Amino acid sequence: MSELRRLRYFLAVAEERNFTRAAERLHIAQPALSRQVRELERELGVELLVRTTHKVEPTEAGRMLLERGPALLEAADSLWRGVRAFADGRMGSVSLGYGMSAGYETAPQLLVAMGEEAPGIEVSARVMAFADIVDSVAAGTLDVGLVRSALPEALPDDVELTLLRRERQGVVISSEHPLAANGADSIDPAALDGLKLLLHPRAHNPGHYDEIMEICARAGARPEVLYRGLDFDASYTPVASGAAVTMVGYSGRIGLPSGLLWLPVTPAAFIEVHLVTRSENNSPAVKRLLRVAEETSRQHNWLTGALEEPVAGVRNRRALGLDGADIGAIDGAYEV
Amino acid sequence: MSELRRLRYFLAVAEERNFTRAAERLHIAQPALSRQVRELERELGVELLVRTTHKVEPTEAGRMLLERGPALLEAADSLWRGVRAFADGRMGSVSLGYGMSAGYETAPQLLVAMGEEAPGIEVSARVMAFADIVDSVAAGTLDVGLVRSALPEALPDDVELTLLRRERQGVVISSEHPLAANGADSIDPAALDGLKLLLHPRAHNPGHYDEIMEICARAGARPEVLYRGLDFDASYTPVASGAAVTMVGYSGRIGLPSGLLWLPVTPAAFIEVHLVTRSENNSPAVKRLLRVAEETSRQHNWLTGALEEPVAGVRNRRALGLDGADIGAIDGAYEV
DNA sequence: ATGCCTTCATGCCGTATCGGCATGACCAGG
DNA sequence: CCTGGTCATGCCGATACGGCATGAAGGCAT
Repeated sequence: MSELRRLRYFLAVAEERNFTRAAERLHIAQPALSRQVRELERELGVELLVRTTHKVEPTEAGRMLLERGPALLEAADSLWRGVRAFADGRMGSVSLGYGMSAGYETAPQLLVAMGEEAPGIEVSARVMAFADIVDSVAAGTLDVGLVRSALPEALPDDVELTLLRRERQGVVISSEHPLAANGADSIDPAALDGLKLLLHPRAHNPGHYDEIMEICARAGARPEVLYRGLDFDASYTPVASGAAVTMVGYSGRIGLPSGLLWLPVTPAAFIEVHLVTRSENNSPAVKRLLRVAEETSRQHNWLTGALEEPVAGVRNRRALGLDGADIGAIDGAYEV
Repeated sequence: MSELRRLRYFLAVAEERNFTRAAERLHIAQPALSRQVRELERELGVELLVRTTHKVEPTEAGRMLLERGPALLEAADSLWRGVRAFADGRMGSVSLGYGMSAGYETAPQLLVAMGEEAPGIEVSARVMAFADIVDSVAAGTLDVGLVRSALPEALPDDVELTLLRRERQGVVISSEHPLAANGADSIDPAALDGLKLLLHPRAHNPGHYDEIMEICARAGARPEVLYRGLDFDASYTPVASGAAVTMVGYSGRIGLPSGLLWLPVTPAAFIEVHLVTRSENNSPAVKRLLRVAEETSRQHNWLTGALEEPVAGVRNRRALGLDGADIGAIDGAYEV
């Protein structure tokens, strides 16, 4: 039962109704073809062709094979093509996990890009806690994670980081707050000294916590940390009441409750967003996603300056020339 | 792309997630299997399995192949099975041609038997003239013919006859006719002397014409032949009017216009009905039909005595013991 | 009717493929 | 650290496959 080649051979003969021409079409010698077809008949125990010296006619069984055979070959071909599509990342599935902070802009834009660039890849996205993301990626139950302030030295050996975005940080503050009420379009971290700062518990993502505190510390500010849960919207109430402020990245400006502003910190401070993947055994689809992510990052200037394309509802905007050395020179306040 | 065997091998490994066990299942040695799978990957240019010394995991492409592969194997198997079905006559198609005389009983019963015994064979039946049947069979445009009084010596060399039925002949006559009116349940051919006898033109089927005439001649009768066309029903009008009689086989009793009787001739006279086929290049389906026909003939006692199971509407019936030597001893008249 | 030409089949041979056996490399678990 | 299980590699013989040369058969033209 050595199969498809012989079927192909038979079909060529049955279509041409001539061994010699079929042999030419198949680029083999006529005697070889003659024997292969005979062998196929022997294997099946079925007479497929009635041969006379000047004519080749398929039997009824042969006609049946001639009708249905090509579909089988096509099915086989389609299977090989499909396998290749999976192998080179045109098809596949990727699981992506990210925190709420990435849920408003970074992840959606990545998903849109995947839908455009790699429509054959199914990305199943879920919002997860930082620690879960890293653990799941390490354990192999998650393909790709999207995390803020990941510290390579704090991660398992077998995961890898890819820098996706350097995100300008800003303060989320009530528009009635003294620091915002006078029409300010940025905030000096120094002004946060003594204020209540709403942050996730340090244990949730120590690196991120430390980075935020470092931004304040650099400016000499020592805010009073107020811990909030993981529920994004509900946790803004202390901010809305003016009792506290919080610090999130540029993408955090989206989806703010009304009455809240996102004001960039000046001097500019950035926090990095990384993709987390296993260092090996990544499927072609995952590799494809990494390439698409890189492209997305480039297109949105995620590594240079995130303030170039403000969303609707801008309160204040300064158009600036921007070069690589000048990251952070861009100010502007946004309101939803 | 040397095909399905390697796919089978891969599937075994991917299912077992273990080369050694898969090799056992396939009845080959593990190294051979290992190399075949590796070869498949090389051919496709695709990594299908991630091997560690103690674990075998399919890649995404491998999982895809694992999902869709079995369907391809099944499609291939189904194709081989189908071919075999055609080859051994379980499936196929046969064209059958017969004259009107066979259209009332012989052909229908054969078709019913085919439907029961070989439901996979499509029999396309058409009513044709005797000469057309023989010519078409010889030319290969008709697979099987059903003819009366075929003379082997008058047929082309490459057709073959199979005796299907020996049919008791009878006279179709008006019930008002003097020969029938007195309640006679058979007719001596001698009584036909001088009567008008309705027959197809001799050219239509010379053998049959001659046989009918011979039956009369043996009894010393010389009827006056009246030619009728091929339209069965319409041509009975001279008989219905009492102006003529005709002679047909036992199966001709069916479908007679009312007022007409079929009375067997006594002493009994038989005319043979044959299947005509090409002597070679017959498809398995045709051969199958020949076998089914033989069985049908046996079941209906077509070769020994046709009067054992009279239809409804019997006017007169004698129950008789019948043995092979006594063919023709059975009398009986039937009316529709 | 004869000879030629076309076509399919057969014989023979070199090469590639395949499978088996022996063995090596690697890793998990006791 | 050793043992057992697992997959990979080397080598060899058998089989399959394809090519070339040649044979057999039937149609067609002269």
